Amino acid sequence: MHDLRFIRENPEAFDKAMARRGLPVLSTELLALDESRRALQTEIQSLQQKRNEASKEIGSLKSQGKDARAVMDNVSKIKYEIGLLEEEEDELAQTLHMRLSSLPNIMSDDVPDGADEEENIEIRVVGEIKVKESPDHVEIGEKLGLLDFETAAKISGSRFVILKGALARLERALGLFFLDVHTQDHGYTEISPPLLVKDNALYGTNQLPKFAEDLFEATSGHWLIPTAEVPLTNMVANSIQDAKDLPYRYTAFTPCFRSEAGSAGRDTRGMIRMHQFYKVEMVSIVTPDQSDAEHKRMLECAETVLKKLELPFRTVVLCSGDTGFGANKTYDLEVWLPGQQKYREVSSCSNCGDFQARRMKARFKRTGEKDTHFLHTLNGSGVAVGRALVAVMENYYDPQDGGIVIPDVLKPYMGGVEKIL
RNA sequence: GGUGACGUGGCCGAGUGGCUUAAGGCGCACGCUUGGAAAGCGUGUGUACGUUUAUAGCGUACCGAGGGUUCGAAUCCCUCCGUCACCGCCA
Repeated sequence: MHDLRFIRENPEAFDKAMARRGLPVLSTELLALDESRRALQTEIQSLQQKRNEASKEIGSLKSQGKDARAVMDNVSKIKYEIGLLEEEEDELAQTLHMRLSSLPNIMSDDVPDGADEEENIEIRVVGEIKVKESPDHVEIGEKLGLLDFETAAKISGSRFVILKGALARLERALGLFFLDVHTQDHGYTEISPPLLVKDNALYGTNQLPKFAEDLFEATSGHWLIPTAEVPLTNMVANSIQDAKDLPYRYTAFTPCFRSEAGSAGRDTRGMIRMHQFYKVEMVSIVTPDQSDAEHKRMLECAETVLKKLELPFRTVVLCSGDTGFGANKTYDLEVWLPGQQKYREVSSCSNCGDFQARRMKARFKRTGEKDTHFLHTLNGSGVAVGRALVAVMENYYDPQDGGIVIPDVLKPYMGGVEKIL
Protein backbone atom coordinates (compact mmCIF):
# COMPACT_ATOMS: atom_id res chain seq x y z
CA MET A 1 0.00 0.00 0.00
CA HIS A 2 1.29 3.39 -0.90
CA ASP A 3 1.39 6.49 1.22
CA LEU A 4 -0.93 9.07 -0.31
CA ARG A 5 1.09 11.81 1.28
CA PHE A 6 4.16 10.55 -0.54
CA ILE A 7 2.28 10.59 -3.84
CA ARG A 8 0.99 14.08 -3.06
CA GLU A 9 4.48 15.37 -2.39
CA ASN A 10 6.35 13.38 -5.07
CA PRO A 11 3.94 12.68 -7.91
CA GLU A 12 6.67 12.48 -10.57
CA ALA A 13 8.80 10.11 -8.53
CA PHE A 14 5.76 7.93 -7.91
CA ASP A 15 4.83 7.79 -11.59
CA LYS A 16 8.40 7.00 -12.49
CA ALA A 17 8.45 4.14 -9.99
CA MET A 18 5.19 2.72 -11.35
CA ALA A 19 6.51 3.06 -14.91
CA ARG A 20 9.26 0.60 -13.94
CA ARG A 21 6.43 -1.80 -13.17
CA GLY A 22 4.96 -1.17 -16.59
CA LEU A 23 2.11 0.98 -15.34
CA PRO A 24 0.84 4.24 -16.88
CA VAL A 25 0.79 7.64 -15.15
CA LEU A 26 -1.52 7.30 -12.16
CA SER A 27 -0.76 10.17 -9.80
CA THR A 28 -3.06 12.67 -11.50
CA GLU A 29 -6.10 10.48 -11.10
CA LEU A 30 -5.19 9.27 -7.61
CA LEU A 31 -4.56 12.79 -6.36
CA ALA A 32 -7.81 14.04 -7.84
CA LEU A 33 -9.68 11.30 -5.99
CA ASP A 34 -7.75 12.07 -2.84
CA GLU A 35 -8.41 15.76 -3.04
CA SER A 36 -12.16 15.44 -3.48
CA ARG A 37 -12.26 12.89 -0.68
CA ARG A 38 -10.47 15.23 1.67
CA ALA A 39 -12.70 18.15 0.71
CA LEU A 40 -15.73 16.01 1.53
CA GLN A 41 -14.23 14.90 4.79
CA THR A 42 -13.60 18.47 5.86
CA GLU A 43 -17.16 19.41 5.00
CA ILE A 44 -18.56 16.41 6.87
CA GLN A 45 -16.48 17.19 9.91
CA SER A 46 -17.66 20.76 10.13
CA LEU A 47 -21.26 19.59 9.86
CA GLN A 48 -20.63 17.03 12.58
CA GLN A 49 -19.26 19.79 14.73
CA LYS A 50 -22.45 21.77 14.23
CA ARG A 51 -24.54 18.72 15.02
CA ASN A 52 -22.64 18.01 18.21
CA GLU A 53 -22.99 21.58 19.40
CA ALA A 54 -26.70 21.66 18.63
CA SER A 55 -27.30 18.36 20.39
CA LYS A 56 -25.65 19.72 23.48
CA GLU A 57 -27.86 22.77 23.30
CA ILE A 58 -30.92 20.53 23.13
CA GLY A 59 -29.75 18.77 26.25
CA SER A 60 -29.35 21.95 28.20
CA LEU A 61 -32.62 23.46 26.88
CA LYS A 62 -34.51 20.34 27.91
CA SER A 63 -32.97 20.24 31.33
CA GLN A 64 -34.12 23.80 31.83
CA GLY A 65 -37.60 22.78 30.67
CA LYS A 66 -37.46 24.99 27.57
CA ASP A 67 -38.71 24.19 24.10
CA ALA A 68 -36.02 22.63 21.93
CA ARG A 69 -38.04 21.83 18.85
CA ALA A 70 -36.52 24.49 16.58
CA VAL A 71 -33.01 23.23 17.29
CA MET A 72 -34.09 19.65 16.81
CA ASP A 73 -35.49 20.42 13.39
CA ASN A 74 -32.22 22.07 12.49
CA VAL A 75 -30.22 19.05 13.56
CA SER A 76 -32.45 16.81 11.47
CA LYS A 77 -31.49 18.80 8.41
CA ILE A 78 -27.81 18.65 9.25
CA LYS A 79 -28.08 14.93 9.81
CA TYR A 80 -29.62 14.42 6.43
CA GLU A 81 -26.85 16.39 4.76
CA ILE A 82 -24.19 14.46 6.62
CA GLY A 83 -25.73 11.21 5.46
CA LEU A 84 -25.56 12.22 1.81
CA LEU A 85 -22.01 13.45 2.03
CA GLU A 86 -20.89 10.38 3.94
CA GLU A 87 -22.23 8.11 1.26
CA GLU A 88 -20.29 10.05 -1.33
CA GLU A 89 -17.13 10.02 0.75
CA ASP A 90 -17.44 6.31 1.41
CA GLU A 91 -17.60 5.57 -2.25
CA LEU A 92 -14.58 7.72 -3.02
CA ALA A 93 -12.59 6.23 -0.16
CA GLN A 94 -13.39 2.72 -1.35
CA THR A 95 -12.40 3.45 -4.92
CA LEU A 96 -9.20 5.07 -3.78
CA HIS A 97 -8.40 2.21 -1.44
CA MET A 98 -9.00 -0.37 -4.13
CA ARG A 99 -6.84 1.49 -6.61
CA LEU A 100 -4.04 1.91 -4.11
CA SER A 101 -4.08 -1.64 -2.80
CA SER A 102 -3.73 -3.11 -6.27
CA LEU A 103 -0.57 -1.14 -7.05
CA PRO A 104 2.81 -2.83 -6.59
CA ASN A 105 5.57 -1.60 -4.33
CA ILE A 106 8.13 0.97 -5.43
CA MET A 107 11.41 -0.77 -6.21
CA SER A 108 14.78 0.29 -4.86
CA ASP A 109 16.94 2.37 -7.16
CA ASP A 110 19.52 -0.41 -7.28
CA VAL A 111 17.10 -2.97 -8.73
CA PRO A 112 18.33 -3.53 -12.30
CA ASP A 113 15.97 -2.86 -15.19
CA GLY A 114 14.87 -5.91 -17.11
CA ALA A 115 11.87 -7.62 -18.62
CA ASP A 116 11.88 -11.05 -17.00
CA GLU A 117 13.94 -13.65 -15.15
CA GLU A 118 16.38 -13.82 -18.07
CA GLU A 119 17.65 -10.41 -17.04
CA ASN A 120 18.22 -11.08 -13.37
CA ILE A 121 21.77 -10.26 -12.35
CA GLU A 122 23.99 -12.96 -10.94
CA ILE A 123 25.91 -11.60 -7.97
CA ARG A 124 27.79 -14.73 -6.97
CA VAL A 125 28.21 -18.40 -7.65
CA VAL A 126 28.94 -20.55 -4.62
CA GLY A 127 30.21 -24.11 -4.42
CA GLU A 128 31.62 -26.35 -7.04
CA ILE A 129 29.37 -28.29 -9.37
CA LYS A 130 30.58 -31.85 -8.78
CA VAL A 131 27.72 -33.58 -10.55
CA LYS A 132 27.19 -32.09 -14.00
CA GLU A 133 24.49 -34.47 -14.99
CA SER A 134 22.29 -37.03 -13.26
CA PRO A 135 18.96 -38.76 -13.71
CA ASP A 136 16.26 -36.45 -12.48
CA HIS A 137 14.80 -36.88 -9.01
CA VAL A 138 11.69 -38.57 -10.36
CA GLU A 139 13.71 -41.38 -11.87
CA ILE A 140 15.95 -41.64 -8.82
CA GLY A 141 13.07 -41.68 -6.38
CA GLU A 142 10.85 -44.03 -8.32
CA LYS A 143 13.66 -46.52 -8.88
CA LEU A 144 14.23 -46.56 -5.17
CA GLY A 145 10.51 -47.09 -4.73
CA LEU A 146 10.27 -44.11 -2.40
CA LEU A 147 8.55 -41.56 -4.61
CA ASP A 148 5.01 -42.16 -5.83
CA PHE A 149 3.18 -39.65 -8.00
CA GLU A 150 0.64 -42.13 -9.27
CA THR A 151 -0.84 -43.03 -5.91
CA ALA A 152 -0.83 -39.38 -4.89
CA ALA A 153 -2.74 -38.53 -8.07
CA LYS A 154 -5.31 -41.21 -7.26
CA ILE A 155 -5.91 -39.59 -3.87
CA SER A 156 -5.48 -35.90 -4.63
CA GLY A 157 -4.98 -35.34 -8.35
CA SER A 158 -2.00 -33.89 -10.14
CA ARG A 159 0.77 -31.88 -8.47
CA PHE A 160 0.78 -33.99 -5.32
CA VAL A 161 3.32 -36.58 -4.31
CA ILE A 162 3.85 -39.30 -1.76
CA LEU A 163 7.26 -39.81 -0.20
CA LYS A 164 8.03 -43.05 1.56
CA GLY A 165 10.47 -44.42 4.07
CA ALA A 166 13.91 -42.90 4.13
CA LEU A 167 12.98 -40.30 1.54
CA ALA A 168 10.09 -39.06 3.67
CA ARG A 169 12.52 -38.93 6.54
CA LEU A 170 15.04 -37.04 4.43
CA GLU A 171 12.41 -34.40 3.75
CA ARG A 172 11.74 -34.08 7.46
CA ALA A 173 15.49 -34.04 8.15
CA LEU A 174 15.94 -31.08 5.82
CA GLY A 175 13.16 -29.13 7.50
CA LEU A 176 14.50 -29.81 10.98
CA PHE A 177 18.04 -28.98 9.92
CA PHE A 178 17.04 -25.61 8.44
CA LEU A 179 14.98 -24.82 11.48
CA ASP A 180 17.80 -25.71 13.85
CA VAL A 181 20.34 -23.60 11.97
CA HIS A 182 18.11 -20.55 11.97
CA THR A 183 17.05 -20.85 15.58
CA GLN A 184 20.42 -21.88 17.02
CA ASP A 185 22.88 -19.97 14.83
CA HIS A 186 20.88 -17.12 13.34
CA GLY A 187 18.79 -15.91 16.25
CA TYR A 188 15.37 -16.62 14.80
CA THR A 189 12.49 -17.54 17.08
CA GLU A 190 10.70 -20.72 16.09
CA ILE A 191 7.00 -20.26 15.50
CA SER A 192 4.34 -22.86 14.91
CA PRO A 193 1.70 -20.75 13.20
CA PRO A 194 -1.85 -21.31 11.95
CA LEU A 195 -1.99 -22.74 8.45
CA LEU A 196 -5.50 -21.46 7.83
CA VAL A 197 -5.88 -17.70 7.83
CA LYS A 198 -8.52 -15.03 7.37
CA ASP A 199 -8.61 -12.80 4.33
CA ASN A 200 -7.40 -9.86 6.40
CA ALA A 201 -4.08 -11.55 6.94
CA LEU A 202 -3.71 -12.28 3.24
CA TYR A 203 -4.53 -8.70 2.47
CA GLY A 204 -1.74 -7.61 4.82
CA THR A 205 0.89 -9.62 3.01
CA ASN A 206 -0.59 -8.62 -0.36
CA GLN A 207 -1.80 -11.98 -1.67
CA LEU A 208 -5.27 -10.42 -1.63
CA PRO A 209 -7.06 -8.87 -3.38
CA LYS A 210 -4.95 -9.37 -6.50
CA PHE A 211 -3.78 -12.96 -6.28
CA ALA A 212 -6.76 -14.91 -4.96
CA GLU A 213 -6.38 -17.25 -7.94
CA ASP A 214 -3.13 -18.62 -6.55
CA LEU A 215 -4.68 -19.66 -3.24
CA PHE A 216 -6.84 -22.43 -1.88
CA GLU A 217 -9.92 -21.27 -0.06
CA ALA A 218 -11.68 -23.39 2.55
CA THR A 219 -15.45 -23.53 2.85
CA SER A 220 -15.22 -21.91 6.27
CA GLY A 221 -13.99 -18.65 4.77
CA HIS A 222 -10.42 -19.46 5.74
CA TRP A 223 -7.60 -19.73 3.26
CA LEU A 224 -4.69 -22.18 3.27
CA ILE A 225 -1.42 -20.34 3.59
CA PRO A 226 0.70 -20.20 0.43
CA THR A 227 3.71 -19.46 2.66
CA ALA A 228 4.38 -18.99 6.38
CA GLU A 229 5.21 -15.39 5.50
CA VAL A 230 1.48 -14.75 5.90
CA PRO A 231 1.00 -15.74 9.57
CA LEU A 232 4.53 -14.72 10.63
CA THR A 233 4.34 -11.22 9.22
CA ASN A 234 0.78 -10.68 10.39
CA MET A 235 1.85 -11.31 13.98
CA VAL A 236 2.54 -7.56 14.17
CA ALA A 237 -0.58 -6.49 12.29
CA ASN A 238 -2.57 -3.69 13.93
CA SER A 239 0.00 -3.07 16.59
CA ILE A 240 2.49 -0.52 17.79
CA GLN A 241 5.82 -2.12 18.69
CA ASP A 242 8.46 -0.63 20.92
CA ALA A 243 11.51 0.18 18.79
CA LYS A 244 13.85 -1.10 21.48
CA ASP A 245 12.45 -4.65 21.11
CA LEU A 246 13.23 -4.79 17.39
CA PRO A 247 14.20 -6.57 15.27
CA TYR A 248 11.91 -9.57 15.59
CA ARG A 249 13.14 -12.62 13.72
CA TYR A 250 10.67 -15.45 13.22
CA THR A 251 11.06 -18.78 11.50
CA ALA A 252 8.63 -21.60 10.85
CA PHE A 253 8.59 -25.01 9.18
CA THR A 254 5.20 -25.36 7.54
CA PRO A 255 3.37 -26.83 4.62
CA CYS A 256 2.50 -24.32 1.91
CA PHE A 257 -0.48 -24.59 -0.42
CA ARG A 258 -0.60 -23.04 -3.86
CA SER A 259 -3.20 -23.56 -6.52
CA GLU A 260 -0.64 -22.90 -9.27
CA ALA A 261 -3.40 -21.42 -11.39
CA GLY A 262 -1.86 -20.15 -14.57
CA SER A 263 1.09 -22.55 -14.43
CA ALA A 264 -0.56 -25.34 -16.37
CA GLY A 265 2.09 -27.04 -18.44
CA ARG A 266 4.97 -25.56 -16.42
CA ASP A 267 7.19 -27.93 -14.48
CA THR A 268 4.60 -30.66 -14.71
CA ARG A 269 7.19 -33.36 -14.14
CA GLY A 270 8.47 -34.01 -10.66
CA MET A 271 8.28 -32.15 -7.38
CA ILE A 272 9.30 -28.70 -8.57
CA ARG A 273 5.82 -27.20 -8.67
CA MET A 274 3.37 -28.84 -6.27
CA HIS A 275 0.06 -27.80 -4.78
CA GLN A 276 1.53 -28.66 -1.39
CA PHE A 277 5.12 -28.46 -0.20
CA TYR A 278 7.12 -27.81 2.95
CA LYS A 279 9.13 -24.69 3.45
CA VAL A 280 11.14 -23.12 6.24
CA GLU A 281 10.41 -19.42 6.20
CA MET A 282 12.21 -16.51 7.80
CA VAL A 283 10.49 -13.22 8.60
CA SER A 284 12.12 -10.12 10.05
CA ILE A 285 10.28 -7.17 11.53
CA VAL A 286 12.58 -4.15 11.73
CA THR A 287 12.84 -0.36 11.79
CA PRO A 288 13.46 1.37 8.44
CA ASP A 289 17.10 2.11 9.23
CA GLN A 290 17.72 -1.59 9.90
CA SER A 291 16.05 -3.04 6.86
CA ASP A 292 18.85 -2.95 4.24
CA ALA A 293 21.32 -4.64 6.56
CA GLU A 294 18.66 -7.12 7.65
CA HIS A 295 17.97 -8.00 4.05
CA LYS A 296 21.62 -8.90 3.45
CA ARG A 297 21.74 -10.78 6.71
CA MET A 298 18.67 -12.80 5.79
CA LEU A 299 20.16 -13.64 2.42
CA GLU A 300 23.28 -14.91 4.19
CA CYS A 301 21.16 -17.03 6.53
CA ALA A 302 19.56 -18.70 3.53
CA GLU A 303 22.91 -19.15 1.77
CA THR A 304 24.38 -20.70 4.90
CA VAL A 305 22.09 -23.70 4.87
CA LEU A 306 22.90 -24.44 1.23
CA LYS A 307 26.62 -24.10 1.98
CA LYS A 308 26.30 -26.47 4.90
CA LEU A 309 24.56 -28.95 2.63
CA GLU A 310 27.38 -28.43 0.14
CA LEU A 311 24.93 -27.77 -2.63
CA PRO A 312 26.22 -25.55 -5.46
CA PHE A 313 24.09 -22.48 -6.03
CA ARG A 314 24.09 -18.97 -7.34
CA THR A 315 22.64 -15.79 -5.94
CA VAL A 316 20.82 -13.37 -8.20
CA VAL A 317 19.17 -9.98 -7.79
CA LEU A 318 15.82 -9.96 -9.48
CA CYS A 319 15.42 -7.38 -12.23
CA SER A 320 12.47 -4.99 -12.31
CA GLY A 321 10.36 -7.30 -14.45
CA ASP A 322 10.75 -10.26 -12.09
CA THR A 323 10.49 -8.51 -8.72
CA GLY A 324 7.32 -9.47 -6.89
CA PHE A 325 4.37 -7.21 -6.17
CA GLY A 326 5.18 -6.39 -2.56
CA ALA A 327 8.96 -6.29 -2.71
CA ASN A 328 11.21 -3.31 -3.13
CA LYS A 329 14.10 -5.66 -3.81
CA THR A 330 14.51 -9.41 -4.00
CA TYR A 331 17.42 -11.83 -4.01
CA ASP A 332 16.89 -15.37 -5.23
CA LEU A 333 19.02 -18.39 -4.45
CA GLU A 334 19.13 -20.91 -7.25
CA VAL A 335 20.46 -24.37 -6.54
CA TRP A 336 22.10 -26.51 -9.17
CA LEU A 337 19.92 -29.39 -10.36
CA PRO A 338 21.99 -31.87 -12.38
CA GLY A 339 18.80 -33.62 -13.45
CA GLN A 340 17.79 -30.50 -15.35
CA GLN A 341 21.29 -29.06 -15.78
CA LYS A 342 19.90 -25.81 -14.55
CA TYR A 343 19.88 -23.59 -11.53
CA ARG A 344 16.40 -23.54 -9.92
CA GLU A 345 15.01 -21.22 -7.30
CA VAL A 346 15.01 -22.56 -3.73
CA SER A 347 14.82 -19.27 -1.91
CA SER A 348 13.55 -15.78 -2.44
CA CYS A 349 14.48 -13.06 0.05
CA SER A 350 12.47 -9.89 -0.22
CA ASN A 351 12.53 -6.57 1.50
CA CYS A 352 9.01 -5.17 1.50
CA GLY A 353 9.91 -1.89 3.18
CA ASP A 354 6.79 -0.40 4.77
CA PHE A 355 4.54 -1.69 1.98
CA GLN A 356 3.01 -4.56 3.94
CA ALA A 357 3.24 -2.75 7.26
CA ARG A 358 1.05 0.01 5.89
CA ARG A 359 -1.50 -2.51 4.67
CA MET A 360 -1.62 -4.20 8.08
CA LYS A 361 -1.12 -1.08 10.21
CA ALA A 362 2.03 -2.48 11.79
CA ARG A 363 3.84 0.37 13.50
CA PHE A 364 6.54 1.13 15.98
CA LYS A 365 7.40 3.93 18.32
CA ARG A 366 10.68 5.07 19.77
CA THR A 367 10.77 5.76 23.48
CA GLY A 368 10.15 9.40 24.19
CA GLU A 369 8.92 10.11 20.68
CA LYS A 370 5.31 10.91 20.04
CA ASP A 371 5.05 9.78 16.44
CA THR A 372 4.49 6.26 15.29
CA HIS A 373 6.15 4.97 12.11
CA PHE A 374 5.51 1.99 9.90
CA LEU A 375 7.71 -1.03 10.40
CA HIS A 376 9.66 -2.67 7.64
CA THR A 377 8.96 -6.32 6.91
CA LEU A 378 11.22 -8.84 5.21
CA ASN A 379 10.64 -12.43 4.27
CA GLY A 380 12.78 -15.14 2.82
CA SER A 381 12.75 -18.86 2.31
CA GLY A 382 15.34 -20.57 4.39
CA VAL A 383 14.85 -22.63 2.20
CA ALA A 384 12.11 -24.45 0.28
CA VAL A 385 12.23 -28.01 1.61
CA GLY A 386 10.67 -29.80 -1.36
CA ARG A 387 13.05 -28.28 -3.86
CA ALA A 388 16.02 -28.72 -1.54
CA LEU A 389 15.11 -32.39 -1.36
CA VAL A 390 15.19 -32.55 -5.15
CA ALA A 391 18.62 -30.91 -5.08
CA VAL A 392 19.96 -33.38 -2.53
CA MET A 393 18.60 -36.34 -4.46
CA GLU A 394 20.22 -35.25 -7.70
CA ASN A 395 23.50 -33.85 -6.35
CA TYR A 396 24.09 -36.74 -3.96
CA TYR A 397 23.03 -39.43 -6.39
CA ASP A 398 25.42 -42.36 -6.62
CA PRO A 399 25.42 -43.72 -10.17
CA GLN A 400 27.16 -46.89 -8.96
CA ASP A 401 24.14 -48.18 -7.09
CA GLY A 402 21.37 -45.66 -7.76
CA GLY A 403 21.36 -44.58 -4.11
CA ILE A 404 21.36 -41.20 -2.43
CA VAL A 405 24.25 -40.37 -0.13
CA ILE A 406 23.14 -38.47 2.98
CA PRO A 407 24.90 -35.09 3.31
CA ASP A 408 27.05 -34.92 6.45
CA VAL A 409 24.98 -32.25 8.18
CA LEU A 410 21.82 -34.33 7.79
CA LYS A 411 23.25 -37.52 9.24
CA PRO A 412 22.28 -36.67 12.83
CA TYR A 413 18.69 -36.34 11.61
CA MET A 414 18.66 -39.64 9.75
CA GLY A 415 19.05 -42.02 12.66
CA GLY A 416 22.24 -43.63 11.45
CA VAL A 417 21.28 -43.95 7.79
CA GLU A 418 24.27 -42.93 5.64
CA LYS A 419 22.83 -43.72 2.27
CA ILE A 420 19.36 -44.31 0.91
CA LEU A 421 19.31 -47.46 -1.15
C1' G B 1 -21.68 -28.01 19.48
C1' G B 2 -24.88 -26.42 24.13
C1' U B 3 -25.65 -23.04 28.27
C1' G B 4 -24.19 -18.78 30.90
C1' A B 5 -21.07 -14.50 31.91
C1' C B 6 -18.08 -10.91 29.81
C1' G B 7 -15.19 -7.46 26.19
C1' U B 8 -13.91 0.37 28.57
C1' G B 9 -7.10 3.83 27.86
C1' G B 10 -0.17 0.81 28.81
C1' C B 11 -2.74 -2.03 33.11
C1' C B 12 -6.80 -2.38 36.91
C1' G B 13 -11.56 -0.49 37.20
C1' A B 14 -16.31 3.00 37.55
C1' G B 15 -19.85 4.30 34.24
C1' U B 16 -27.50 1.57 32.07
C1' G B 17 -29.46 7.89 27.15
C1' G B 18 -27.44 14.55 27.89
C1' C B 19 -23.05 18.32 34.04
C1' U B 20 -18.41 12.14 30.50
C1' U B 21 -14.31 16.91 28.44
C1' A B 22 -14.53 8.38 29.99
C1' A B 23 -14.49 8.99 37.36
C1' G B 24 -10.83 6.77 40.50
C1' G B 25 -6.40 3.96 41.02
C1' C B 26 -1.72 1.75 39.25
C1' G B 27 2.22 2.47 35.98
C1' C B 28 5.13 5.94 33.22
C1' A B 29 7.34 11.03 32.17
C1' C B 30 8.54 15.80 33.89
C1' G B 31 8.71 19.31 37.91
C1' C B 32 8.70 20.78 43.22
C1' U B 33 10.78 18.96 47.74
C1' U B 34 15.87 16.43 49.41
C1' G B 35 22.85 16.18 50.72
C1' G B 36 20.86 11.88 47.78
C1' A B 37 16.76 8.62 47.58
C1' A B 38 11.92 7.11 49.21
C1' A B 39 7.45 9.19 50.64
C1' G B 40 4.58 13.43 49.62
C1' C B 41 2.75 17.26 46.36
C1' G B 42 1.89 19.27 41.36
C1' U B 43 1.55 18.71 36.00
C1' G B 44 1.19 15.63 31.96
C1' U B 45 0.19 10.87 29.79
C1' G B 46 -3.75 6.82 23.50
C1' U B 47 -4.65 6.12 17.98
C1' A B 48 -6.03 7.78 13.15
C1' C B 49 -7.49 11.50 9.95
C1' G B 50 -8.58 16.62 8.51
C1' U B 51 -7.08 21.80 8.83
C1' U B 52 -2.30 24.25 9.24
C1' U B 53 4.44 27.11 7.88
C1' A B 54 3.65 23.70 12.57
C1' U B 55 6.02 17.66 17.24
C1' A B 56 1.47 24.61 18.30
C1' G B 57 -3.77 25.38 18.03
C1' C B 58 -8.59 23.86 16.37
C1' G B 59 -11.83 19.99 14.67
C1' U B 60 -13.70 14.84 13.61
C1' A B 61 -13.77 9.70 14.66
C1' C B 62 -12.50 5.67 17.92
C1' C B 63 -15.08 2.20 24.83
C1' G B 64 -13.96 -5.85 20.66
C1' A B 65 -15.82 -5.23 15.00
C1' G B 66 -19.79 -3.82 11.80
C1' G B 67 -24.74 -2.08 11.26
C1' G B 68 -29.26 0.24 13.50
C1' U B 69 -32.56 3.40 16.89
C1' U B 70 -32.15 8.72 18.71
C1' C B 71 -31.65 15.73 18.25
C1' G B 72 -27.85 13.05 21.32
C1' A B 73 -25.11 6.15 22.44
C1' A B 74 -19.57 3.37 26.21
C1' U B 75 -24.86 3.05 27.78
C1' C B 76 -30.68 0.69 23.95
C1' C B 77 -31.39 -3.01 19.54
C1' C B 78 -29.29 -6.52 15.65
C1' U B 79 -25.19 -9.36 13.46
C1' C B 80 -20.34 -11.06 13.83
C1' C B 81 -15.61 -11.91 16.36
C1' G B 82 -12.99 -13.00 20.74
C1' U B 83 -12.30 -14.29 26.13
C1' C B 84 -13.79 -16.99 30.54
C1' A B 85 -16.75 -20.92 33.16
C1' C B 86 -19.47 -25.43 33.04
C1' C B 87 -21.42 -29.48 29.92
C1' G B 88 -20.94 -32.58 25.42
C1' C B 89 -17.60 -34.39 21.60
C1' C B 90 -12.64 -35.12 20.05
C1' A B 91 -6.50 -35.59 17.99
